Amino acid sequence: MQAAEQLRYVKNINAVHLSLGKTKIIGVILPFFSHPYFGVILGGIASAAEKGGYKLMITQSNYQVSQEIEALDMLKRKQVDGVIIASRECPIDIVKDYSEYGKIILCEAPADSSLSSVFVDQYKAFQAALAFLKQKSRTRVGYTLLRPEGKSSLARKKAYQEQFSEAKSDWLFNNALTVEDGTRIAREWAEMRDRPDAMVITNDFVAAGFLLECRKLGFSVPEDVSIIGFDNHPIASALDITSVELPLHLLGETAFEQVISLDVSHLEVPFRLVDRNSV
Amino acid sequence: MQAAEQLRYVKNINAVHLSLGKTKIIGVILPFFSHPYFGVILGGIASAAEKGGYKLMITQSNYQVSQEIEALDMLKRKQVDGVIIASRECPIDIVKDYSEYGKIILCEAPADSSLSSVFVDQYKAFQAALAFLKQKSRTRVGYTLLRPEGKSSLARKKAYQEQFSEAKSDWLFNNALTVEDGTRIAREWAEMRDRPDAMVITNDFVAAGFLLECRKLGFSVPEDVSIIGFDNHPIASALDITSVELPLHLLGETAFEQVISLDVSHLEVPFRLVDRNSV
DNA sequence: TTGAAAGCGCTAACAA
DNA sequence: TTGTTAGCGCTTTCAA
Repeated sequence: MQAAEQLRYVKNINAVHLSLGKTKIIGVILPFFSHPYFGVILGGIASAAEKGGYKLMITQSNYQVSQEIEALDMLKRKQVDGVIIASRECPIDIVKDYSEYGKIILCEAPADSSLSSVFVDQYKAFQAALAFLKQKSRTRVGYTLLRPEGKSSLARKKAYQEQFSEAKSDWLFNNALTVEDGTRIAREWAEMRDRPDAMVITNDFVAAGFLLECRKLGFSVPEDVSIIGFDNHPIASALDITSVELPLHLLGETAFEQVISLDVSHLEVPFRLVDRNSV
Repeated sequence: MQAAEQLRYVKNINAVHLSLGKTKIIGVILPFFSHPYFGVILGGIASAAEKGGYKLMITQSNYQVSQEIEALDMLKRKQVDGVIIASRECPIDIVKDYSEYGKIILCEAPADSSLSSVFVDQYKAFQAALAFLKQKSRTRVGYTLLRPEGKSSLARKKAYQEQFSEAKSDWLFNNALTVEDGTRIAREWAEMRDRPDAMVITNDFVAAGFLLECRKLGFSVPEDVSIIGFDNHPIASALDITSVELPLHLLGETAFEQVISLDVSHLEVPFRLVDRNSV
């Protein structure tokens, strides 16, 4: 031990990994790093990982299937013990094929019973927003989505169509992720002859962009248009935007617990509508 | 090759790493994942890393020296080929001790000539903001910092003190990072008998919180108080906040180029004041 | 308790 | 060109 000390010996972790056959590293796949939505999830994963003595290998997928696959390949190569997919583009079947190499956690409603998942019920959350609007006598409601064919978008669409069967298709705005998307959509909204009197918006950043642009264009919120965002990011509070709070940090922590656990589970995490003054 | 195909052979990357003595993995140390400032830097690093076929191992330090050291230890253990420190709490001397084990890049003004760095000149950037305010006849200027003793804070303080030698110490607000910090500081500001007529604010999120809270309290921007933020995040555009743009994505890409390069360099990245309507 | 050695699965140098 | 084998630096089993 003394000799080790004097020679400033340190273990070569690669030899350890090779010998042990595992690494105590978890891979995390996120579409974007710079968006707080994913940043908060990642923070949740990271804080749980730290406690467990795990390290994180991250890949920014940009929703490119090739990137997602490359990340999943780390499982095959034994570079990571498991992977958490915060959001994906990759078909579920090919994800599932990787599960023989290690644990995979999906941050979405259960897509396959054999793959653990942690999620908020997008259908119910969207429904809650819609119901709230209805209660406030807003019936001409439009909404925004990020990827129109994404899983959570589909759930939101379903909730919407059940509530408004006769809905106009041009009251749906896609590719809504950032503040800029919000301002773009506000301009589109303002141009419409027949426009919604309420908008349920992907997340609080888009909602912020939307609200601010509406004001610049001379409209009032909620008089001319009601707004409900998602996530309950501090910016929503600052702008008095009613928002559906999603416990993203908890979701990240939970995903980590699942990835190091032996058994498969499907865990739902709660949402909560926080009412402010945009409806 | 056919046999390999049929047996679905895949390399064990740990054996490769052990044999090669390197991993094509870069460690990244960030204080927080959920803040867009660091998210954008990380995005820049990630996009460059992907092109180079490198993977990223990240650690969220929360500015805890112990976490930073743990991340640096990955260098010793040969888990990573190099590390990028986006921001640190750890003393430079101990960082330097690790440089014998691999390349270390600092995203800050050169702290040690032997350690590569990429940075925006915080002194000049702050000076530019101050000069702009002066030009607009704002002389009672306050400012916010994140960590009062951090490197960039020190540079900002210096620029401030050179401009306003007789400055009141209570026109400096610390721990400013998030939207909430901005609203908190706005309340403190509003309570002061003798308050600044302009604020140079850590970043656009804090600036957004500050501006919005000022309005809630019945003040007008820029009539009652001018505001300059940093980063030029889209939220600044949406709120018409004048901001000093920092090319964070580029900074991240550059840091990656440096970490895989053989030689040491100190690269400055430009800033740019984008004038809007908060001054 | 301490010591020796097999095995983890590759790369690279060396022979054939 | 193809085939062997000596590392790389650990963990773990088995002997002593």
